[in-house]
Amino acid sequence: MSDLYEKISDLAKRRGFFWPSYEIYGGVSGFYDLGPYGVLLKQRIIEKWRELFVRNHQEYVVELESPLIAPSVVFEASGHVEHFTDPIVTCKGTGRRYRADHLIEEALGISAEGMSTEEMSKLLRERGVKCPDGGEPGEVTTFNLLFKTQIGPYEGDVGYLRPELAQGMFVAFKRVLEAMRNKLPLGIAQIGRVGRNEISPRQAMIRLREFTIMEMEYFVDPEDRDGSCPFFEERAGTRLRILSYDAKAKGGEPQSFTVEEAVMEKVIVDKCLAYWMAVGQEFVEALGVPRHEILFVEKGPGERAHYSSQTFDQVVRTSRWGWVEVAGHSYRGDYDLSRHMSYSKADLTVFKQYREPLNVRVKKVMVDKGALGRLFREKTMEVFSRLQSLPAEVVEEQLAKEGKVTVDGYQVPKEAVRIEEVEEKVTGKKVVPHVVEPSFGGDRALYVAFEYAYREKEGRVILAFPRDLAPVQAAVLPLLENDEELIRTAREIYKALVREGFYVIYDDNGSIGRRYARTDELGVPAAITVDYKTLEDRTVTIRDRDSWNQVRVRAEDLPSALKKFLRGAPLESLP
RNA sequence: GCGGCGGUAGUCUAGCCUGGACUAGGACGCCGGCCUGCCAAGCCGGAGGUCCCGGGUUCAAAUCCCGGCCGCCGCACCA
Repeated sequence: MSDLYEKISDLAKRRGFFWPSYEIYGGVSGFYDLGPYGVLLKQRIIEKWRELFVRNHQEYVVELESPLIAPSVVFEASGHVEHFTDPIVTCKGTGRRYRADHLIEEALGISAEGMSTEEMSKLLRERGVKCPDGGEPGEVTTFNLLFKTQIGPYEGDVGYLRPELAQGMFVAFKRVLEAMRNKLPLGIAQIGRVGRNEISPRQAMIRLREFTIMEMEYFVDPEDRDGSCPFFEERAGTRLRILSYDAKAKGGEPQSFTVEEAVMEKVIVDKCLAYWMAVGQEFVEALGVPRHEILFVEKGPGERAHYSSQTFDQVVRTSRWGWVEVAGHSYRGDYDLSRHMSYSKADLTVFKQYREPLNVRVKKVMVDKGALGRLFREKTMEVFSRLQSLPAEVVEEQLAKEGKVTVDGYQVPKEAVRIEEVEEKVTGKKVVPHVVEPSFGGDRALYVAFEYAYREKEGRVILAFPRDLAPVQAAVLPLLENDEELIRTAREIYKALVREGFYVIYDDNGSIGRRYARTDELGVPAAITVDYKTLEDRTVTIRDRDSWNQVRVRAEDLPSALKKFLRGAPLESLP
């Protein structure tokens, strides 16, 4: 047993936190089970995220639950169907991979568009195309990270497992906006599972084919981005360690900025993005990761997704895999909503009402429908609607220059069209919100919490989770394992704590030292020992997992003392 | 997907090279009993194994060979 990762895997399996799924059938990589204590730990991590992102911002941020499976059109609109499917060949000998369609286009000058993989394979073989490295291309295969399925009994009804939560928020945006009374900013958060059919997942829980994401789409007014972050001041002074793309390209080191400085110096392009990065930092610190082990790394233009104008990976140092991305913070602009508007024809804009209605003089295209009707007969309405779609300025210019208007091949003489300037009252305008997206990997968060909690002390193992994250909060232990009186009292205290809503372990098996050691391995912050003094005066001892110190409190005060302790109060303050 | 290394009770491992007495050994953990007035003490007993899977070689395979699966590392990939 050499490194921390191995110790953690061992402990996690042995004590029921997590392990690879389907082991009895040989296992399938990219899938992990969470055991009894893993489930509890994850619940606490999720609850911490929810507290920081949703509950603390509940005026603006709300939660959504949307389906795991979506019809294909959703991911056509999002660009996933297109961007997740690549025909690829592996070249024999070198093992290098190339895009099969690119290879064909370059070598043969033929467009491979619409060809099946079989056709491409056949073509490559028949025409003797070589790989750029001189090797022989193998069979063409398709790599699409979307898990494909079928919705209902008809084969044409293709569905996909979502590879991210974001599309659920975009698709339901209109409804949520309405429920929140049509105001920006609006954050829609979601915690849920996603599937990505990774080509070759490794790294245990770090890269999975199915995992939990905790994500928020924070919709802002594109014309008032700064005003969309009303809580900015709360974290303006928080320091973030940032490695900007420029600095990275020059081989530079990360720099520390306050959130405010990062925005002022345009290291972070958007105030909201910066704010949520600071919340993200607080979340990861709450997992037990010290601030100096957290870093924000900006993605370069070629590295980030097509929709993003700025993306930071929030990374945490791990023992085995170095810096691991636990979150992505992206400025997604209006890409997603615009795409869904054009695919669905739904209006996903937000109406911004002005304080005072504006009176504006606008030019309008006025059409003489009688004249139009005589000229175009049954095509009249089509010509009319096309004319309406042209900006008045364009029509005016054409009339002035050519004395007629040409639209989609129809020529409309000036007798049928004129430009009029009218006074109009404008009460507001429609905008397509921009989106700031912090997105966290739940399972990576769990792994990271595990790694930072792992301690060894005097040859024993302790999981020193932050107390409020611990899967089980207390253990109740009779001092001796064969004294009926101690056992009966201990069981009463155990039941009382369970009634108060705690997760508690009762254990009377083995020496007291052995039982302390067991609870330390599960990360139980408080061990309650029932001894002979308890029988006399109804007091018990509370032992702190981290210091192994003990204090004595009255049994009836135990629930409130435990609550205080879990919130971080020092042991000595409890009696 | 390519290359290297590995896979033996819950966990870690011995055995593998040099096939046979391996009915697969140990440690820790787990369960029961005794003991025990606070940190994995001791004693007794117990449960727990598809030796990763499949095929082959052989009189005989945990052990040798081939294929597969899974894991780790490097490369590739990672909207």
